[in-house]
Amino acid sequence: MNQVRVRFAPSPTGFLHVGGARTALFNWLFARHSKGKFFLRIEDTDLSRSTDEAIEAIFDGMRWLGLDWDEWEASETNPVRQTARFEIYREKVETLLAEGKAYRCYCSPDELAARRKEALEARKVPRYDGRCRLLTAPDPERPAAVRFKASSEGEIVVDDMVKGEVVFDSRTVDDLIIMRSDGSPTYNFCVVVDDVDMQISHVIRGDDHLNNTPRQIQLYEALGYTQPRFGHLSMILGADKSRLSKRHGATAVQQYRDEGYLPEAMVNYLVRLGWSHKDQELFTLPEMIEKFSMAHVGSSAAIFNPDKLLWMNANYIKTGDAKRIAQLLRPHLEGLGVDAGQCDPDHLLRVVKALRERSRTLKEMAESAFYFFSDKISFDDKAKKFLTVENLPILGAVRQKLEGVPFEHDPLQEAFRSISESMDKKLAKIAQPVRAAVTGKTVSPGIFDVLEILGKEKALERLDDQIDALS
RNA sequence: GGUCCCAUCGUCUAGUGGCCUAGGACGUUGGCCUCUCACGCCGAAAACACGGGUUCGAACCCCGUUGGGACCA
Repeated sequence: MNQVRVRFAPSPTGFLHVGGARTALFNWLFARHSKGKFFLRIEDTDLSRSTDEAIEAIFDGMRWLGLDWDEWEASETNPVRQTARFEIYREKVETLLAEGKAYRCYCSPDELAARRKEALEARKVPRYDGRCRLLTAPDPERPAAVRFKASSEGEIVVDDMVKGEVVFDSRTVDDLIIMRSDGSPTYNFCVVVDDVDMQISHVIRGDDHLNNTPRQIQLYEALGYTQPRFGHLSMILGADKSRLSKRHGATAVQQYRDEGYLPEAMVNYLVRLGWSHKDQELFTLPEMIEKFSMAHVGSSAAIFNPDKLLWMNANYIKTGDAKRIAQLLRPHLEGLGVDAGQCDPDHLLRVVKALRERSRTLKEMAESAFYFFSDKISFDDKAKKFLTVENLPILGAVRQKLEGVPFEHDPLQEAFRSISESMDKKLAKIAQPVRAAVTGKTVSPGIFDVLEILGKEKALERLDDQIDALS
């Protein structure tokens, strides 16, 4: 039985796109499920766009999501980089040329463009007419591109793992340029050479490549290799059903990290975009690996739904390990100017526990947590409405009562109950002004929790401030 | 324009010829809980694109139409 070997082959664009992330995830799950190998290959032949930073951004995104990759045995670089393999592509081109499976084409890009335009105007299919195929005496001095001699015999059948049998008429496949006149190899060619070299068993990629598949299959044949199995994943679309892009909002996974999303939420959201296991929505990583199967990958495109991702994130914030959430919260607190390095881990943990059910992102949590870490609290308009002379007696009574109360949930609750009774006011009438005074807001965790976490000293100080201001 | 892919609630999906009066989840919405906001719990509205076949029976199989998407660019 042959080992499963798959790869994720992004081109470095400066970030990891959510669509790419899902492709990577499905490849990764497929490999880990079947105890195979998962490789990362950087398609950086387009040198103008491929900077080291852009490549680093992909690693960064992959690591954040927890998608680790294996080292390809035969490579000096890990992950594999196409720019390190230019010589190999050139050799293969030479081989095809020598075997008569490819030929030099002297048509300039301008000529080709002109002919394409003509064909289009004449309402004909714009495809290369193969005129340079017939040249008998190639001139090695003249700059030339190299074209692959496509066969136009019969049909090419792709037995796709997600789309089923897809049949192409060979006559629709024209002679593909495999090396440009400047000596640079082209995308479709490099992909095949790499996948052959890396002994990739299953090519799982976006279905925007489905139409490239027949010509790639012909290349496999010409190169004398058996083809891998293909699986073409549907696209991720924006709300308007067009391909997901920046105008639909955040498309880079790093952006979600910066917005306070948890990687497990992102992964869980992404895995449910196109894959399902009965009615189940929530999966841990080991569960995904165990249950993942290409058989349950859907074939229709999916719209990226930020609301569901948000819900997913809220869920993981609510149920995740509180200590870890606390660690992840730190940078977001720093972002608000809180010196999170100085704060007590226990204190931070209590804050997280108080806020986790009311925060959908870490960023939201940090914002809600601000008054626990800084005395520079601001009072919003709704809160100010509770800080009135009419409520002064309430604040006063609370202030006095709390002096002698231990700052723990139950005693605080008891204290508030007794004030509530003696003043004959509902608890809400008492809690809201106090909440406004100590947090500056009308929304917070339960008031007893807030006071406990804040501690006696700070709480009384804030109450005093308000009492003074109103007196 | 050609080629290819796709089509179940607004969205993600379950469904592989009888378990479907179409299930779950997000969102929306009514209520309960309640010191605020949330969480949680209970309930509601909401879909098989259309038209033909095949079959005793079709969301499911076949054909066509329409609509969307991708690639050629």
